Amino acid sequence: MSWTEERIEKLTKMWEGGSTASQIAEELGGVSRNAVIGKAHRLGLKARPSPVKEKAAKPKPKPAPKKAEAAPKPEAPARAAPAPAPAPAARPTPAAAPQQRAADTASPAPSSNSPRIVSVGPGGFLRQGPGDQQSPIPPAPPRRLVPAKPSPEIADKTSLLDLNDRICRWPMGHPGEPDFHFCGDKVNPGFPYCVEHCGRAYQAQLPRGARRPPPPLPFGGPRVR
DNA sequence: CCCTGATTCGC
DNA sequence: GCGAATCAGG
Repeated sequence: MSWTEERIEKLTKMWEGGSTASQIAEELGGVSRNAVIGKAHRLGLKARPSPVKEKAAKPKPKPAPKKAEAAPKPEAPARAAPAPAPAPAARPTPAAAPQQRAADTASPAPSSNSPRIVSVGPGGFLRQGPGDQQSPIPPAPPRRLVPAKPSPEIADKTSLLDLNDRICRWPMGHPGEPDFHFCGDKVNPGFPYCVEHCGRAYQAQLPRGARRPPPPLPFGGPRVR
């Protein structure tokens, strides 16, 4: 197997979504867990909670089962004392600029740096100008098929090949599974999803207190089978 | 033992 | 660039 665009994209999404390397490897198929990790590193997207980081600093304690390195680096002993490093940084300022965040998304206040709200979409999401579309977090698919309101049967599923600019690309189910398909409804003009799924994809940022408890698990989280 | 990610290094 | 082998921690 080779790393095609699609596979890399899938790897990236799942990796960032918190899936384990094993899950990703299984999902992609044809690659090992190590291959996934190696690729992830090469893509530059490591760094995420690993069970064996922090103390696992093993610069070069190699018992040399394989190749041994022999490159004594000429360490320059010339240490004059060039780094006083004043660093007066840490200005506590406990509650400096807290509130202001809660209001700027849901309020039509003439805030200068918040994205311009052009209109409010039918789903309740905020429609923004094309230029200031801040990347919404998740095209995260639902964990289970929900009775969105689709056709009664699974007969006419929207497959990957059926996708175009005018139908909703919201994924239903998990890729690779027999009944995986896409929503297929007519899109909300200007968006990749239908009105209903726009409401899910572009959640209006609620004030801190009134935040919904269940943050959407990206990519369905752990497999459910 | 199982799992996890990180790293190395021959290919 | 790729990934098996290896390591190290939970």
